[in-house]
Amino acid sequence: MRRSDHTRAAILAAARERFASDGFERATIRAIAADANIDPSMVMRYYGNKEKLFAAAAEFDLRLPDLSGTPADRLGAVLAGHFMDRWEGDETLIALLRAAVTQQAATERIHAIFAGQIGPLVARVAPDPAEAPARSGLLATQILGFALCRFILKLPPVVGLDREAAVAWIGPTIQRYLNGIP
Amino acid sequence: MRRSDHTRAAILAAARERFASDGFERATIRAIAADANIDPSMVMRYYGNKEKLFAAAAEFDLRLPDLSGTPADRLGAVLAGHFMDRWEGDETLIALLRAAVTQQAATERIHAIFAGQIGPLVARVAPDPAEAPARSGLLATQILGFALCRFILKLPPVVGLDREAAVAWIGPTIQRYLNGIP
DNA sequence: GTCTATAATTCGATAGAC
DNA sequence: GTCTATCGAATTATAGAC
Repeated sequence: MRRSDHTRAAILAAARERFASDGFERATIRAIAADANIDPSMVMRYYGNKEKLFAAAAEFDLRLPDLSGTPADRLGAVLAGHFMDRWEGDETLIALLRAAVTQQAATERIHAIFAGQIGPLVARVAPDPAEAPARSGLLATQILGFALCRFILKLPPVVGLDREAAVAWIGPTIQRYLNGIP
Repeated sequence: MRRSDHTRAAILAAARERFASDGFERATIRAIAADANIDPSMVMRYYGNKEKLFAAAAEFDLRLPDLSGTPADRLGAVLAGHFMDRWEGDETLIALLRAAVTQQAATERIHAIFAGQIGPLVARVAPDPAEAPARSGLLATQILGFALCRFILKLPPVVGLDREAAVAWIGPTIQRYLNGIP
């Protein structure tokens, strides 16, 4: 099954790129197959249909850092820096975000990521557990909004921010959403 | 030309709804025509092609308020409240945002809106004119991020915020991006 | 496992009658 | 101005040879 594994991995890599750059509907199985240097019918054979292929390509782990040793007033900066690095190095989240706008499966995946990964983290550091859901929602607005403007809409002033400046601006916002007051 | 005007307006209204709920590629001319109770060929006759129809449907004015009489420390709250109201009452921006993810014409329209409407406003209230572009970009990340999570992704905790709570949380962020320090 | 051929849809766009 | 009919292209998905 070694040959098969290699083919499957090539398909997934090509799918992630196409879904990230073109969105769900404009990314065609034909183009993905061409990128992976295989026949389009192989994609169907391995993944059944386009939706299942997307689901496999959009598997995503935020790899959130362990914040137990981070001082409470440094959480925002650490998280902002983490997301910055995470996005630059993996286009899966961009693919997910682009697709989520029209594809319900992608929307549900994003819901699951925030409920399963962001939510628990915020619950551990929020001052009042009852506020945790609202706080993680606000976190999402700033994190996803930044990714939207920088990587998808490519607004010039947002693209122009270097990592340091971005963390300096976004960090305090995240900090306030995590454990600050309105 | 009265009949013609009525038909054109009906097409535009239906187009806005479909583009907002389905995105650019999934919104079909056939469906838009059916919603407007006219023949699909009429859409082509009046607007030439799908892209021009979208351009006409995505005409958008943020209607930003005159902030000359607003105290400097109230700008964030006033702007946050304004955007909140503006989105609830007009789905054009949602259509624009949904389409911008895959359609270059929509992306350019958003660029133009921020350069032509948000930019000048920020330039008037920012402490240092040289920082104005970065500040308006940051503003965009929070404003669009909020709209994305609330109206498109529909993240439950963000949907659950009432107007008052949303302004209380988002207002200070906008305030800091407008005239605060990192 | 891999590829050819093609079925079955769907959509944007056009031509032309009335 | 409005509608019928249809073209041409693109796409997902399947059947089956090798």
